[in-house]
Amino acid sequence: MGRKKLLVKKIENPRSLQVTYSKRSDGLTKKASELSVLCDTDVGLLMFSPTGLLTSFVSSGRIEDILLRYIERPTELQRGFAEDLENLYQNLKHLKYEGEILKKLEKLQASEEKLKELNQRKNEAQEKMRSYNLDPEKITSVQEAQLHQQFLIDAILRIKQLKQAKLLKQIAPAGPSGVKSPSAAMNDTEVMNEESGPSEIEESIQHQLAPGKRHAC
Amino acid sequence: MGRKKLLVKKIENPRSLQVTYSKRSDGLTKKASELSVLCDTDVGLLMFSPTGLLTSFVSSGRIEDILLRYIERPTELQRGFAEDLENLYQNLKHLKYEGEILKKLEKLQASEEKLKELNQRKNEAQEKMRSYNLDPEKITSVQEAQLHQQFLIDAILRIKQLKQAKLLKQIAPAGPSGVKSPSAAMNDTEVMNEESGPSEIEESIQHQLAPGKRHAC
DNA sequence: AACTATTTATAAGA
DNA sequence: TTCTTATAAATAGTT
Repeated sequence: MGRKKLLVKKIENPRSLQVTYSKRSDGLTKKASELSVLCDTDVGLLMFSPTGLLTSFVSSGRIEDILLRYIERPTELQRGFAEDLENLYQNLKHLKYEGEILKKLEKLQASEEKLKELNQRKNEAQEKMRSYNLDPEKITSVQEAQLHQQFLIDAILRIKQLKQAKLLKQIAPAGPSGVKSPSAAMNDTEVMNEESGPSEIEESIQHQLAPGKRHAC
Repeated sequence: MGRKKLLVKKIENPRSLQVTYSKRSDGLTKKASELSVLCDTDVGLLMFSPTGLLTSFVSSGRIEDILLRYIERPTELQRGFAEDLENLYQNLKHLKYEGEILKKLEKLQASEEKLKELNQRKNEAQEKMRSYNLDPEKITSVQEAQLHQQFLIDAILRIKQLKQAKLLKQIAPAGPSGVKSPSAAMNDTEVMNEESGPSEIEESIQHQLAPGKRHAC
């Protein structure tokens, strides 16, 4: 938000760094405060300025109540200052552990994303498998068998076509100046021809597969 | 920022409360992150959702670093120890929620297992896909095309077989006492016959696909 | 610090 | 929950 779109990257100019820190830390504190009020939740925010100064914001929730109890007994606090520090260190020890948990957590969250993506891919693959599925066990009706057969016949046509093209390339591997075999070229063109549709071929295969009629052809 | 100017006051509607928390906590985290990057400073942010879930952001990835910096400044600590205590309590509360983090962790570890399993399944599916693969784009040689074609021809044989069987069942749906059509039975047996192997059929298809020879048959 | 042109965040609605 | 969009708010560069 501003005159120009800013890349989120360290600001090198110390002047604008300071100005930006000032503006943004204010903004962040304001937003933290708004969140705590709007949602009636506890929010804590700690920021160190580029010069090392600390700014913190803590919503007025239970935390503050507890703090007030402490503040209302300043003498005791001062006496037990070392003790408080000790507690702080003990908590740090816990927090160190927590830091590790959080790291692992992040990693696992990335895994979860990946899982989601993989799941999607798996579903896509399964979808594709269904259309390609050639396992007769999974065909439950004659109509379905018919569809599969048609699919396979189409596939054979496409492969034939490809084979012809490959053969052509083998015969005339060079570019436009290459010598082209007339018969191979002919074959290629003929196979490419849309007129000889799959249904015709299907019929032919049917006849070939029907032994009684095979000899009649 | 939004369609209407919002009063900074507790949102009573639980629905919008949840939505607002979600959006604003995201926004706040983003801004905290930006500040830490732009100004190369340490920023820590703790938020509790209306349902009590903790979200935290820590610039360095280590809460303890920020707190250690804090502790390493005893003079300031003494002056602003109210702030120290605030943080102490913030962190205590944070620790209270560590149990919840661990639960989430367990859940995510389960996800990881699932991920592993899915990955394996995906690989299996891909392997299967490879053998079923009918995409001519992926065929790089004539030999390969030949193999695919053979595969498809075999598949057609199997489907033919199945179709015949299905048809038989349609004609004679009952068990051993059902009336069997002799011609259908014949067909079935013939197709089942191993003698009429794929290579013969492949030749037939080849001939059928070569239009010049189609009429010669 | 104040000013604005812009970008960004987000409240409501779908 | 996620996307869209109108609007409010934050803020980058400038004065």
